[in-house]
Amino acid sequence: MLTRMPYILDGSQPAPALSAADRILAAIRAVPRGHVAGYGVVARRAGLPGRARMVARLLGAHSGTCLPWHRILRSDGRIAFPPGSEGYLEQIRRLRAEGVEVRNGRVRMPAAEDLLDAEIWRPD
DNA sequence: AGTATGACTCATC
DNA sequence: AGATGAGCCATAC
Repeated sequence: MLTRMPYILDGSQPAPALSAADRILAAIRAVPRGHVAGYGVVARRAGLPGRARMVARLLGAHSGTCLPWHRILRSDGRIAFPPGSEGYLEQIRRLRAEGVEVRNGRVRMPAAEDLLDAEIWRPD
């Protein structure tokens, strides 16, 4: 990729803007191990407030690729898949594997959005 | 171009 | 806590 845009290295030209999808993907990848985030939160972090559904769609589209998809939950902390479904069970398995407590398909969501978080993620 | 469909969210009851 | 309805946005047909 860099060979296609060598100017990135010397800053002689501004880096091309990331697409909405790429920003969402980045926001998903940035959720640390053992943590979770809501679809809406991810969208907001990607600079796309109100587009939770786009986050969901992307996750589906990229299923099978290397993404921490299991760390993304509904705003109320519940798993988005139908209870008992394969995805549901797999998500619980993965969350528990990294130390997240899951009870009845539900996870305790991070309180509000801490300010540090908002600061770090403010889209430039 | 119009409609249906979601790994959604919010207000309300 | 669960149910419901409206709002939302990108895709698929």
